[in-house]
Amino acid sequence: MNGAATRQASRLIPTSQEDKFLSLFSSAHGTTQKLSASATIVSQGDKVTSVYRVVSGHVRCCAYTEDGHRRVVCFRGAGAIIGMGQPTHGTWNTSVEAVTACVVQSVARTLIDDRMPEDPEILNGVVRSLQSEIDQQEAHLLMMAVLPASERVFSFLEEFSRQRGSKGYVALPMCRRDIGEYLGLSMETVSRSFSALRDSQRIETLGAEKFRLLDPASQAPRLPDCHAA
Amino acid sequence: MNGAATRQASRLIPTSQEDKFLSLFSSAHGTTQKLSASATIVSQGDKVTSVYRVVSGHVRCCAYTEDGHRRVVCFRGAGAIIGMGQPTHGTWNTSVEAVTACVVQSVARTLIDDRMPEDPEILNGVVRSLQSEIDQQEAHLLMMAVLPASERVFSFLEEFSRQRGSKGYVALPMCRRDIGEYLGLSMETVSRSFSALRDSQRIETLGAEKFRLLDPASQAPRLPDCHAA
DNA sequence: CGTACTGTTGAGTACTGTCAACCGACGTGG
DNA sequence: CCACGTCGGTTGACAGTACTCAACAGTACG
Repeated sequence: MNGAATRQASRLIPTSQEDKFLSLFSSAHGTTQKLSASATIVSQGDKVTSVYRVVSGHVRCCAYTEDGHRRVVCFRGAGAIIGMGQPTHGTWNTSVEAVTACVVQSVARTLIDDRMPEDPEILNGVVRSLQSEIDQQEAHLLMMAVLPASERVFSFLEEFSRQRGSKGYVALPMCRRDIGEYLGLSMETVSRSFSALRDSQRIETLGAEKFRLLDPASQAPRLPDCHAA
Repeated sequence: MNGAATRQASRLIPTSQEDKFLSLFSSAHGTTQKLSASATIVSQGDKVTSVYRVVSGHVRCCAYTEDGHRRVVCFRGAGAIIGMGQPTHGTWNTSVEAVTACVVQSVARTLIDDRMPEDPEILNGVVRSLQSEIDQQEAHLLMMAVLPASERVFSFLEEFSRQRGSKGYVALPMCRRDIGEYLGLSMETVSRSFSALRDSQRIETLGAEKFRLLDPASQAPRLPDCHAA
């Protein structure tokens, strides 16, 4: 059986070297914009006209419910492609917002759609981008359904650390509320989970924004009885 | 703003008339198999060699964790394409199992990958299938994060009803445990939610397996305070 | 220096999971 | 034909988790 841990390892489909798909964004067809923190890149309900690529900074994809509540569907950092999953002639089902100051490139969706059939390399980039999105969403879904609060937070920190590739302290660009809305937890529970993880020596913190994972040896997740073997 | 309800309505990307993509499955290149209930079609960890299409019956895609627990990632009925989201040269990250007796067609993944660049219609089918999967997963994710138990169950029944298109009683092919694993709830809570929905006149039941939605006028979801406007 | 915002922590409540008993349908075997 | 065991579903009692409300600390900013 191939467990969730194994999936984690194989999850990242290589973003690949500078291929034609990515170079579309920096070509003459693409535009580059600088955004300040909390700027809105696209609003939920907007017509799908562009596909975006994050060059630097972090963005969040948010879904707003009718009653005005927000849910963070995903955070995306440098290198991420955003918008291929949206239907070509439809509307955005999420808003995309800058968490930190960002540099974001975009190209017309129609350009990609036009080039895709005639250029296998671009096609490949599109399909990889879609598959990667499915895989990440699925992992997110499983986590939400199975893990208790502290484990969700820990799992989030692991993932974030891993993306950053740093062994030292990592700075979280997003606030507790954002994390809560991503993990399906209240801000307070996220904060309590940080404290609990710190107290149980699973992470070290430096202020509220910086953290470091501790001793992988002791990092077997502490599951409640229901999830124990 | 485009609320979740609106998304629901526009979610289903038309599965399209008999196009070349779908006809691949029934062509000489495809194979058809009949499966009895609870048969396994693919196992998590298997190499990705085929893509499947459900002709009749219902299947579930399950993820097994290292500790042996199962989570249902999705249920899929007639017409569903399964496996395009899996990486071409990777392994299945879920098992696919027959919930009821099923007829399932399959074609080699490599065939689709080969034909995709040269045939825009097939390409279109693939991309639509991927986008549809992303959209459904996202809706699932939002539901799991926001809704309390009874609302999740109700939302599941609505979705299932809608797929069946029937106004009368609908038979659920899957058991309470399956539903629980899909919604991130225990079997008991699912059962209690059915009872609560019946008591509050939101559904009618006929035995344990058949249900009918009642009076759409009164079907504004009853959210707890935290989610009220 | 006051205000606003983020984060932390405490107290009480509500929800959901676990454990357990029970019911009814079904199939098997005596 | 009936006794029995199994399985899925339901319901109750209880416990644990996470949410809400609320107070408070630290920081940034005007």
